[in-house]
Amino acid sequence: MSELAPLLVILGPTASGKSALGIELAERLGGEILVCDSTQVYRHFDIGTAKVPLSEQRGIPHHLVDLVEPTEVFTAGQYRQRALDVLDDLRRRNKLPIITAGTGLYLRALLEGLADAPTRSEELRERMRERVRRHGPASLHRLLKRLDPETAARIAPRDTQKIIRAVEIRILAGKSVGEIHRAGRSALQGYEVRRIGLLPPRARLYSRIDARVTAMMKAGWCAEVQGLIDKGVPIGAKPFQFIGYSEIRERLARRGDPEEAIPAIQQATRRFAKRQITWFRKEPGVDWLTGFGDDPDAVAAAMKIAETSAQPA
RNA sequence: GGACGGGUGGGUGAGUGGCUAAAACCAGCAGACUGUAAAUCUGCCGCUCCUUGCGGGCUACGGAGGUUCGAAUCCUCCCCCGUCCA
Repeated sequence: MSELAPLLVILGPTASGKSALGIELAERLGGEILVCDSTQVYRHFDIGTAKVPLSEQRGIPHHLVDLVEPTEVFTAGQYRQRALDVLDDLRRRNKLPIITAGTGLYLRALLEGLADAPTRSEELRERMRERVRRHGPASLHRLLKRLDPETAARIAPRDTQKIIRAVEIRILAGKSVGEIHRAGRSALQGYEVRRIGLLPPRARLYSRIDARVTAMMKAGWCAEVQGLIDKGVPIGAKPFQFIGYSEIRERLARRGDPEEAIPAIQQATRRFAKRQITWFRKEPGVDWLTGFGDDPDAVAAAMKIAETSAQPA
């Protein structure tokens, strides 16, 4: 019963080289990749979400990519379930799971579990959105204060998205968010998790981000977006909210030059990277590396970390 | 050479005598976040000191001087930028 299977997590901000490191380690250790990225689960959104093209996967299977169509809603809970399935499969085949994680919430959902809360209800949400449109976010916040004062105190009055979720839980479950959370969640069992964090110097990360955005444009990002529009993917589809996709789509729609969006996309990506770093800093038990994932030093250091977990004494 | 317009904190830019370390926005930094999370939201953002307070000191609105109890705001001269006339 005490045989814990090794599980490797590579986490870090966008453009820090998680994919490269993951593939490298997978090759050396007989692993397969579990992508933990909320955007890569969407099919047809490839370039801007930085999916690793098949030609660069070096034969390493990449799981949890292209799971749903652009019009579908995908949640952390679904991610968790799909990931658990993959983990079972790898365990059966005796492969080392390597999670490359850019989406902190999804990683936490998988590793720590989620509370037993109801899934989102579009009807309910639409009603709440209507209320916000009519009476402003403060009104909804007051409602939450009546229903669940404890949670209302923790959410900013203008944070409509989180307020909606809290009210939704309270109404659907009939219990406060606090109660549900206190009931606990089921963390991933049976694995010895080893976390490797990539944290390159900020300035270098930022210039890498800038360069990557430019490279994505050269790689045909705009054409991809145009293709999605032509295919009839609705403007309201969630992946059209993603960094870059919204900027490009918007310019394409008004027949502007999408290249003009580059600085804005770079900016948004840098800020995103910052938020990722903020999130991951809190992640417990991370062995931080200060270089990029494709840096030989980082690879060597990561191998050492991975090795200790691969052979538990 | 002349006539206007303009020079404000990292950027854009408001401010035309006190309520202004100077709106707002952007950038930056820090943070929150258990089912939209590449989302959503919060704080800080001249320097400095401490008894960390709607606290003290210093510096700041092109430069130098001046008026005034008090100036980014008024006056003088100078420098620079833009447009137009020569």
